[in-house]
Amino acid sequence: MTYTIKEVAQKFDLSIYTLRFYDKQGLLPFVQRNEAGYRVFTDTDLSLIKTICCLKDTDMKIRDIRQYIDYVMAGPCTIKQREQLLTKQRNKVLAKQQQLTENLKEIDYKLQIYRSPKAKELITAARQVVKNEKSLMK
Amino acid sequence: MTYTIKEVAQKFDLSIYTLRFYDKQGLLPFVQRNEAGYRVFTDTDLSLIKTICCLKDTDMKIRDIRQYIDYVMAGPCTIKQREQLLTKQRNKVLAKQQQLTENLKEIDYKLQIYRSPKAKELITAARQVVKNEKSLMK
DNA sequence: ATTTGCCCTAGAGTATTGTCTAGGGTTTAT
DNA sequence: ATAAACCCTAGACAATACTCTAGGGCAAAT
Repeated sequence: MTYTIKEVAQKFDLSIYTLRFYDKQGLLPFVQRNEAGYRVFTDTDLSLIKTICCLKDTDMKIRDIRQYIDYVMAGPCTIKQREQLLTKQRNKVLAKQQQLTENLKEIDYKLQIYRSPKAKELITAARQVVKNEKSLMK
Repeated sequence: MTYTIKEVAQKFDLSIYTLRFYDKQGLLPFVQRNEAGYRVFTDTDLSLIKTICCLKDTDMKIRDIRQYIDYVMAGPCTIKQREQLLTKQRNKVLAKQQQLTENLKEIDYKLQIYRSPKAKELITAARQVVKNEKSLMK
C-alpha cells in the first residue's frame, strides 16, 4: 500500500506545503519517488512520520528531529544515541506536563474568582488597592 | 515595594528585552514610570505578569494575552469575557495535557525497543523489511 | 567629576516554521 | 484529446517572538 502526499497530509492533519517543507529540511529522506518524480509514501514511512509528528507535538525543533531521523537512517549502530535523544525528550515532556498542571491551577484560581458571585466586588476592591498603590508612587 | 526591569526579568526568567517587547505589544499598560522614564514595577504588577507568563507558557498568542490584559484594564464589567477567555484556554491546556500523555506513550514505546537487549536485531530486521518494501516499488 | 552600570527608545536583524506563487509536468475522467 | 485535478521545484513572502544595536540619559560609587 502506498500513499500520495495529499493522502498523507490528510492523515496527519498537515498541509502539503508542510510535508514538502519537512522534506526540504531533511526530515523525510526515506520517502522514495516514482518515475514522474512524485513522492511515494509507504506504511513504514507513515510510521516514521508519526514519530516526527510526535516529536514536533512535544516542541522538538526541526533541527533536532532531523538529528533523530539521521540516526534512524544510519542504522542499528545509533541505537544508543536515539535512546539518549528520546530520553531527553521524555524528560522535557514530563517537565512540560508538570508545568501545565501548575498553569492549570493558576487558571482555575482565576476562574474561581471570575465565577464567584462576589466577583464584581472582589475585583472592584482589588482595583482600588492598586490605584492607591500606584498613586503613592507619584 | 517596587522593582526595576532587571529585577523583574530575573524573577520571571525573562530577558529585559522580552519585558520591553511585551510592553511594546501592550501587555504591560499597568506599569508606571518614574521621573526619569524608568519603568517601576509593583507587587500587583508582578502578579499580573505572573498571569501573563502563565498564559504564555500555555502557548497563548501575545495578541490574545493582550486581549485579556485589555479586559483586566477595562474593569469589572469585563468579567464575563475574561471568564470565557480563560475557560477557552483551560480547555486548550486540558487538550494539550492529553496529547502530551499520548506523545509520552509513543516515546516510551520507542524507548522500550531501544532499551531491549534485542534492540539491534529488532531494528536490523525492521530495516530489512523496509528495504524489501522499497525495492518492490521500483 | 568621572566611571560604571543601569535605564530608555526606535528600529534593524534573526530564528523558526511555515505558506504561497510561478512555472511547468502528469494522470484521470470525459 | 482536452479539461480538471494532481504532482514537482525554487524561491519569495509572512507570522511570531524575540534579540540586539545605536544613541542617549540617569544614578551610585570612587
